[in-house]
Amino acid sequence: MTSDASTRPHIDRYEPTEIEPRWQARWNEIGLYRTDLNDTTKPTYYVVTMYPYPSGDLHIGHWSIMATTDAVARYHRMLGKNVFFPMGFDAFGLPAENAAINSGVHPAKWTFANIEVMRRQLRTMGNMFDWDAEVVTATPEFYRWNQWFFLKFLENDLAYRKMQAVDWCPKDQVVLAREQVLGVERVCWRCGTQVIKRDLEQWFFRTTKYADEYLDYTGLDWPEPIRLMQTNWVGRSEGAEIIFETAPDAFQPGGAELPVFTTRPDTLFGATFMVLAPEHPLVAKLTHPGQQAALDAYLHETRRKSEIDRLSTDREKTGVALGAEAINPINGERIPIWIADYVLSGYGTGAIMSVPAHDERDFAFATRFGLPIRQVIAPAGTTAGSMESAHIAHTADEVLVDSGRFTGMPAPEGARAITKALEEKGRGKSSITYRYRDWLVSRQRAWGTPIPIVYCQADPSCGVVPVPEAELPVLLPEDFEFRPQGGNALEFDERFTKTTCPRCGGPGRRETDTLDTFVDSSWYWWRYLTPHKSDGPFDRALTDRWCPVDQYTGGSEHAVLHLMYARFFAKALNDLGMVSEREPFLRLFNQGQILGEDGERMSKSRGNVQDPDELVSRFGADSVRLFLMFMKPWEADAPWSPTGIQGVNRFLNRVWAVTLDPHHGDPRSKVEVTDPEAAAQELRTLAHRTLRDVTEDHEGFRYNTIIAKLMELSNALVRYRGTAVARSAAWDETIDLLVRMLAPIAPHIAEELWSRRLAASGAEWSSVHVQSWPAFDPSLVAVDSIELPVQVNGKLRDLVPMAAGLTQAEIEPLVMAREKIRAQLEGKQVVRVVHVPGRLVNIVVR
RNA sequence: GCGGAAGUGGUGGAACGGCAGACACGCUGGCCUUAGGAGCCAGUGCCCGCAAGGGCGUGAGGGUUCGAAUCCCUCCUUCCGCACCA
Repeated sequence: MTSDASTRPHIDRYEPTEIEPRWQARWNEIGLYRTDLNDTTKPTYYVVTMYPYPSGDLHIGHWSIMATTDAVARYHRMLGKNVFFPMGFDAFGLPAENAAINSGVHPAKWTFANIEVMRRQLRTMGNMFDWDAEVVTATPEFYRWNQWFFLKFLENDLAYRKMQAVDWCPKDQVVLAREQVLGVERVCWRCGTQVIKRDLEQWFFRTTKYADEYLDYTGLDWPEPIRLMQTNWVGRSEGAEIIFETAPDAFQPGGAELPVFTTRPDTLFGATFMVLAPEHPLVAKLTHPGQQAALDAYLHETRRKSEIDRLSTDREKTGVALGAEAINPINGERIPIWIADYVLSGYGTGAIMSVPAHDERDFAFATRFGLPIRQVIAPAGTTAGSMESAHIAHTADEVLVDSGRFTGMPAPEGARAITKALEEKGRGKSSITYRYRDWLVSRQRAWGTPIPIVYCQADPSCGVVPVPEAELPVLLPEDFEFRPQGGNALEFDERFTKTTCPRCGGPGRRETDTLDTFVDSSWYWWRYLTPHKSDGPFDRALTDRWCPVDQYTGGSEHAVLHLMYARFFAKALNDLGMVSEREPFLRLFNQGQILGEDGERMSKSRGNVQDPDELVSRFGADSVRLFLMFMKPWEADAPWSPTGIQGVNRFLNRVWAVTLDPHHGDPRSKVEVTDPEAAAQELRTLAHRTLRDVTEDHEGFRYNTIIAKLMELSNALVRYRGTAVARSAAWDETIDLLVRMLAPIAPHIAEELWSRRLAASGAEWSSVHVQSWPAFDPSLVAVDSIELPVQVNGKLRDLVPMAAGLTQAEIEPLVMAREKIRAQLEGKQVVRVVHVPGRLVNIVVR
């Protein structure tokens, strides 16, 4: 029945480099991916993946994130939703400025040239980006709204300026937000240089206002690790603030309040000394003249120490007694006041009550300096004894001992009772402290959003003056004069700095710091909806319809950076009545990293970088997309395999062949089909089961198994190729399903095959990407006959073919009749038979 | 130190508490080819065996269960985040 070579149609080879640009051009031409944001006939689905920095080099990691997110978007489009999937560029930032300092090229020129290159690279992926919505943050039309938000925040006490010891990167010559300083080594998140502390007056956004709200993920589908990192970063601690008072002595009158924060007010009777941070404001006042020299030496030493030395936990504790005493408000006891650098000025009140019996750090300090240790907590049923080990864990059955009228109370109750007693005396209250800090947004760099502030030089009563809204944007100069030694070019550019005070009209100087580029990424998803709107940052009707973002994807390195800032903006803008939601992203997914072949992070210096452009020219974008999805679970990290991509390339070649040339199977690879109808039915069943599984896997982002299952289906097609099965309706249906299932993940080949099939059937062309996602036939997915695994004592011994859905009574005779089973049961006694319907039978023998 | 994730063939990885190793890569042998970074066939966890078959196997050790890669406990290793936060 096979046709001979002369009737065989000419089938060209799968040539992705021909197909892919052709379809990309066509899609672009017909506006296939232009989303009508006002279409209300379909449910909206908003997909965003973190936009890239325009380094001018799209790397394989971008492909992994963006191509897979594209599959998400396309899948939802096929489900009948109105999907919006935009792309933009995080265009402000240091690399452009550093390039400018080195080469003299204007950062805008460098940046926009890179964007041009990256747009081209991005287009080769074949993603359904709606380029009409593109956002470029370094354009005045975008950054003026950064300035506008800054002014709104200022008006509403969400932005403020203060002097503070801040983290300074000496290489980039810029301050960093707390969360932009990484690890124990305390290095700059961008360049890896160790930061130092500097006292500077800087602008902050009041992110801590929402500290508690960040802990609430109600309604959000976010990965647990991210939620934990954010929760730890906020670092909420419940406890009490307790006000100690200085005792009068010959050198000071006493009566000064010394509030401390503690999570264990129940240990108040165990406080045997107090410790202030060296920077504590009362240190100078309380120092006994006899201690002045020792104190000065210690303060000097502390300042000299690097942050790292100071924060090192295994360093021996150091400190100096002030020579003054404090009064414990619960029992009037006088205890000595020390300073030590293990107490941090920035946390709590910068002072602690020291309870060495129940805190390891206090214990270490007390031991070092011979200070008393007094146990006030003990497991129920024991009495206070000599304390040898530090810190008893908070357990349910521990009780207060040696604690006056509170003795005998369970610890939690004691904590409440002591707090209440203090509150009645006005000496304390329950209190919550956070480790979280406000976001420092000032940056001493020229290539960023100018902070819209003028410092009046005429009238001190004007002082720090916001630029009026009507005068926005404060534009960056058209040309910078960068100095080779670096530094902020805005600072010495008089055309920029020289201005007039908006309040009094006198001479003024502009703020030369710019905003952290993370401000840009804190609201760009709203801007995508109206990227060129000039009378507001976004359109409320559209943000209401489309936001929050349904699906957001990106790397987990932004757990406490971008993602926290974005949540802050949603909450702040909601409070200001600008948006309806309080959370930006409903569902978040963090993909893992593609590592180099050596298993290390890809980097130019290691020489283990994979160039996607080169891979595309060899294998085509679809193969690159597919391999990135196939090689690992999306969320996992895995090394690149230079040979692995050939597997998916072969797969696409086979799909090409079975689709376009079904009747010319290789005689060696095809199977002997004795019952074509049964075989066709089997193929159809496999197709529908594949569809069911692939649909489920889409919902769970399991792209690696989607591709494995499509490979299995195509392998089955290869086996039946050239047989009678290839002439069946089932074959045709299977090919149709296969092409549709391929569409979200390999959009070009799917489109090409789809269009050729339409042409062959004489149908009018319509893109595969506007087809619906098929529904599987439940009756086909149901199983009617099975090979039931049979275990004896938990070990697999046989597979017994039988009809599905039999009862245990029906199954047992079938199983017992099997020779292999009989052999296993020989001379043994059957204790019980476990039957898991449809799964297996386990015969337990003795 | 605290918190998290993860340990499965030569490799990447599959497996609602129920047939471990799907699907690939690589490798071995063979076919085809002027050629191949092409295609096809067969094999490929380890051990014994010609085979049939059997034994052992998911970082280590315990436990729960008829049954554990999967659940629980104790370790070990790797990676990530935080780190004197009172």
